[in-house]
Amino acid sequence: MDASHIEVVLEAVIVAVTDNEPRILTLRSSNQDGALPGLPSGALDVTHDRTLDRGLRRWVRDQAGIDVGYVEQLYTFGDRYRHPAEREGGPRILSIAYLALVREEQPSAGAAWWPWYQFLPWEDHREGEAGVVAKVIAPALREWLDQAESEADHRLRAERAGVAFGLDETPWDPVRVLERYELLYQLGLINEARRGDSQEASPVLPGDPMVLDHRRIVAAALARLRGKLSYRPVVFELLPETFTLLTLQKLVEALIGVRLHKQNFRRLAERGGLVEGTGRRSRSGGRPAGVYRFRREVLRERPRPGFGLPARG
Amino acid sequence: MDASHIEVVLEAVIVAVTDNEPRILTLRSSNQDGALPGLPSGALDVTHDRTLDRGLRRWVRDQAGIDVGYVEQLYTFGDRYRHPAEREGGPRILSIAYLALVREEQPSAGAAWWPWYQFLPWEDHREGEAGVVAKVIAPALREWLDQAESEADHRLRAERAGVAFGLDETPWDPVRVLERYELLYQLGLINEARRGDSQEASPVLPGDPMVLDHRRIVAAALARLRGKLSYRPVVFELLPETFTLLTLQKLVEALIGVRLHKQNFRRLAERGGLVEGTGRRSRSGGRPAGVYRFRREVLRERPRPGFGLPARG
DNA sequence: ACCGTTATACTCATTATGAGTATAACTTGC
DNA sequence: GCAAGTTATACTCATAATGAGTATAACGGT
Repeated sequence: MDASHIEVVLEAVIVAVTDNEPRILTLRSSNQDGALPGLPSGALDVTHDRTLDRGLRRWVRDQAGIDVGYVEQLYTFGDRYRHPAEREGGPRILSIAYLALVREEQPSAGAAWWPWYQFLPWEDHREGEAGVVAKVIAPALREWLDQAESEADHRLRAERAGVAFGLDETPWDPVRVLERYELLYQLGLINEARRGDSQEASPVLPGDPMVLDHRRIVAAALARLRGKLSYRPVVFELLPETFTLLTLQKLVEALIGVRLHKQNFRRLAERGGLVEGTGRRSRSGGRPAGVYRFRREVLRERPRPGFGLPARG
Repeated sequence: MDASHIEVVLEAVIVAVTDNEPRILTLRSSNQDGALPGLPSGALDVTHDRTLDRGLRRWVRDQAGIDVGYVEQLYTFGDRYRHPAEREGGPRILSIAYLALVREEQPSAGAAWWPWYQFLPWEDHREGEAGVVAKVIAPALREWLDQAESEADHRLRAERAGVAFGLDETPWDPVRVLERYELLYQLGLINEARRGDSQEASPVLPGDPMVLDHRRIVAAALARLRGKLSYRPVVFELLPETFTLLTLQKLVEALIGVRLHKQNFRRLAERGGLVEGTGRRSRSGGRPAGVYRFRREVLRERPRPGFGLPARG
């Protein structure tokens, strides 16, 4: 418990999509935060884990019984007082966060799949712009603008707010998840930001809190995944071997939090060479849909294959 | 020197571009690697540095007298035996690497600005495809392909090699710097990969070696910067307040390592709203060029403004 | 047979991209 | 002061990508 000591933790944002709802694996922590959900995390076994991500795979398997496929390092968080114990002389804690994608909900001992957007409700615009943005966030931002101390400061704030939340003419950019979260945090709208007495007060903004700064990590993960969709075929890590185009589209929509034009999406997928038909077709509801699979050859044909975010808002 | 202990280091890839040559700041290390260049690095001051990047800024200023502007966390490296001392029971060393951009070469005590591409010569395709790729790398890759143990393994290797180095019909993707470096490393073409007796042998591939795995970090940084160019206006962090379009173009070319079509580049910059004229013009050589500045408003108009990598190779 | 539902084929205008051609405005060497 | 070299800028043109529709097809259920 020496104040000059550092401790390193690996944290995993493990994503699966079921019923068109992106979910992440959470654990109920039993620490002083009450019973808030938190990310699965584990220590690096210095003597046995050759690489960081091998370590991660190991304890994710041990802890939650999940074999993760795609794994990617996200970010290393090391702000002071991320962990409250630091204030009482505890060690500085560094968290190396990872993003992992699994094909479907897998058995998990003592863990729960939690809808991602319940932590970040303002990120889901599939049913039109999330109401919170207009009702709670925009007014708070306006107030924050008015508190600017100078003309220049006001301009900076207006730019930051506009870009992050797509105010005025600025289009909503699905990727700026982290910027939005950090701005909300700074405005005091995030429950975890309020320490001490005000903590029990009702949250100003919908969205479930998490342990420590795990919601921030979860926001970083969503940002990364949304960004990556547009230039790497990562979606297929979340899908079974074969699928219909509607399944694929709903999945992409679920991740970027925005509805897409059906016919154009199909064109993008087919003519872009991202998928190929299997000849089979599936029945479900209406007319049977063609069954497709990921077409690996696209990697050799185009430099940055993926499903773009809509270009102009 | 306890084997189960972890040590954390911050490392900085500090970039400046002068004379159309991207350079990074290096230090001559005086350790057992002889006098190989290495990245500036420093420890996190747990008691004083509130955040990791503040820590970084602090010791970069102290160590090299440089005030970095744009700073972005890159990646955390933690493979076992990254540091040779680990083999003799030394602590596991984690390096949190950062990318920093500065506007011009700044005074630096005991440090040297080293052309980036001297570490990664195969990445510079401004004078056409770098000769090394055809002469040394491609043959080595073919041999590696032939050593595949099964049909499936051969396909995987062919895909990996083709995608990384743009063989056959696959276009060269400037962004895949890290994939290329790691493949070369695996093939034993990177000098640092060869430990012990063979280390003094002449390097198979041109390119200056660095201390430890710093060349890998440098490759990761180039990959990140090249990728980011296409959707964030980071180039301007490397330019003075005002500049001509040719200066801007040469800078982008220097970073992505590829020549661009002049008229189209101008169109992209102007009509894309990334720059605006200042009214002034500069004389230098031929007809005086318009002097431009970065147009911040673009951030509010378009979601992902930047200078694209060429779409089809 | 008709309805609701999902799938798929086309169209059409607009914009973006890649690759030129043509011309303009300087500097420098003679 | 003119020619040559150098850089800048204006246009053109074909092709491809994108956004937004319309029209039609094939299924299940009532």
